Amino acid sequence: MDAEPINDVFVADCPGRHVLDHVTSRWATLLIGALAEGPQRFYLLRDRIGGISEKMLSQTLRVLARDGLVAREVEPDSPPKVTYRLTPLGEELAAHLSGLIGWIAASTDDIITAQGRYDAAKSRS
Amino acid sequence: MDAEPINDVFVADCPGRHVLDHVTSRWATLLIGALAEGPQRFYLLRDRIGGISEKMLSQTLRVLARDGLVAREVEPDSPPKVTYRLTPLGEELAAHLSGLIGWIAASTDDIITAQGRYDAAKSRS
DNA sequence: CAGAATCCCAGCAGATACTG
DNA sequence: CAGTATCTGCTGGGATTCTG
Repeated sequence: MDAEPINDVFVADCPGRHVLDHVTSRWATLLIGALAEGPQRFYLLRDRIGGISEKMLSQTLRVLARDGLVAREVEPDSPPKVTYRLTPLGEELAAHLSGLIGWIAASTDDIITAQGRYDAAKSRS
Repeated sequence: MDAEPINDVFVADCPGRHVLDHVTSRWATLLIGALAEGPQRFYLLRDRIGGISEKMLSQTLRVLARDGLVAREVEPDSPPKVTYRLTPLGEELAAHLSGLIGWIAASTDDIITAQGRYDAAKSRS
């Protein structure tokens, strides 16, 4: 309501830039991508995302929950059951990231080929 | 052609994961986004991307060039002129990232609101 | 099972200075 | 203008341990 907030990601230290940093942080992209397949429990997420530690999983989850992208649901059972799901806002984001992830899967071979060309050109002084 | 290479980003240390790391690295997303607006000179990119240092700009540019996403063109003039442009592969990527950047610009306000709710709920012990 | 807390290190990234 | 080189610090993130 007050003036217009600067959400342009190209401007340093503006809110939009911080959002970009959250969303493209090392694990957030994979986490959103994993949750796009459906709500999941903590340990399932850990198994799905190769290489993530429990610390980074819970830390990233907390940031995304704070941003309103992920919802956390606790069923108070004897063995605690906690489920994470995307919020509607998170689903929108997931659509974009899933597209990106799909493109990577399809293009990685081309990129590796390009790397080979680049390295070969460099080694020829 | 040989077997199937593992390009699934969810698998640790596979080629696809490395590509994801490049593409979502701190500056690469903004750099691709900036180049999506058209080929640009070095100093223009630096001015466009708030907060980037020359070191990180040239470093990120080099990684993306190696991946075959960005092309570097030198006109050997007295004042050196170097232009960077997206390759066709880079254009494909830019389409995905521009969508993401647009979503962020549109959703940042919602996210800030969510952060406020989250923090308020926490402070009430 | 689902985390929080602590310790600790590698490497990302910034500042500065120099070069073609 | 368009970088590279070096130095250094800061912090992202891993390993481990502990709790409800």
